[in-house]
Amino acid sequence: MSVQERKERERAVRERLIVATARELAEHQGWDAVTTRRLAERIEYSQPVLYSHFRGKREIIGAVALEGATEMAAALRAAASAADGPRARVTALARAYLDFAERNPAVYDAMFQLDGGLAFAKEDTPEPLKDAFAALLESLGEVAGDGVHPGLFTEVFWAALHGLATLTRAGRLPPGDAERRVELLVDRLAVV
Amino acid sequence: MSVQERKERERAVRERLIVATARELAEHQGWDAVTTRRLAERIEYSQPVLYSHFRGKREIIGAVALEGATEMAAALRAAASAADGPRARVTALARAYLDFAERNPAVYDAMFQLDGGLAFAKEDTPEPLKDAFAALLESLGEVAGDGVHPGLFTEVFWAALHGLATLTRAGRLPPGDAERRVELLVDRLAVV
DNA sequence: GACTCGATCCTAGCATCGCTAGACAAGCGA
DNA sequence: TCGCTTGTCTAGCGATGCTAGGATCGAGTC
Repeated sequence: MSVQERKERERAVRERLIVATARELAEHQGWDAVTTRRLAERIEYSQPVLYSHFRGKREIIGAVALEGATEMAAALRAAASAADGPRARVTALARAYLDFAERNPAVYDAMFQLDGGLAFAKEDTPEPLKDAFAALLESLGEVAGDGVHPGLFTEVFWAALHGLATLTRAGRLPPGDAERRVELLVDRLAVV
Repeated sequence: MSVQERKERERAVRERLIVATARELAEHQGWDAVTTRRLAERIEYSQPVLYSHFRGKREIIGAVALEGATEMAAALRAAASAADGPRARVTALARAYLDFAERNPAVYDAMFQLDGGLAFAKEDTPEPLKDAFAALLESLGEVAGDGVHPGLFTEVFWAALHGLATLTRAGRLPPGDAERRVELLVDRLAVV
């Protein structure tokens, strides 16, 4: 029994190594540089080993996305809990969201831009994704306003943040006015 | 002279055929199905012909994006001009934007999700893209509110629309409540 | 302690991708 | 009619995601 346990442990370690290496490679050189060959070379195994852990490249992206979702949820909660009052909490939340997207572009892409083969807005949505949304909901629900469903409000606010994050990073929005855009967004959307 | 003119005319026709074929292929089978080989086969020329019109696949995507931007600008202006009053105009504009994204997913991807090698938010931004933004600005500038820069307001509103469009289509948002989300967005952001 | 056998991993290869070099033919001007 | 430019095609390069099949290694058994 002990032998099998050791093997499973080693497999788990290697799987984490794959995900971490994929993430690092994507963060430094972009997802285009994350090829199965390069990834295999980095972890010092041959290509087919990757396929004994994941169905394919998509699932590797998905694994990075889940890891990122967990981190994002933590970052959002940390930012929210450090602020006093609903209004300040929402501002801090928005800044933390955009900050996360800017600091971890590859992870953000894995979560929302690339196809990681993950289900969303369904019952079989992976837990980390649900939890990241929940982290948003916790703070945003307070400022949804009377008669507005908190979930719906969170969706709209999230969409706005997502739009700002992606358009800014793609060079579609001038980078200078980021802070003013956040203030405007919170000013108008949040009911305090 | 006349010979050369005829050749140029034929070249222009063929270039439009390439763009139209790429768009059609992308709209029916997704951008992944738009390979240079398949595209060449559809237009009944060999692969290298594509490269005598465009530098590469990126530029073909960019051409589809520009075509889409022109159409989107027209659609937005049409919707806005058919509505009475600033508030109704903004609602119509938002609906038209999301409608365009939903009806032309491949074109929308070419414009905002894929790399078409286009410059944004700079002086050398292609005219169609500037014009599409201008079409948004025309209606949204009216409801920016006192002391808020119309351009900044338009950017934020646009980002929100873009977020709704992409997240909805990627299955990240439940498709049912689209209309309620638009109403909430217009209600809060627009100052009437 | 030798052996069997299953798990594990690697070499090699497939089809396809974007892109390009070089051969070839067609049609222009002289 | 001839020469030459212009245009097009065939063939191929390196790289991609993914997989089949053989080699190797080590655990468990006599």
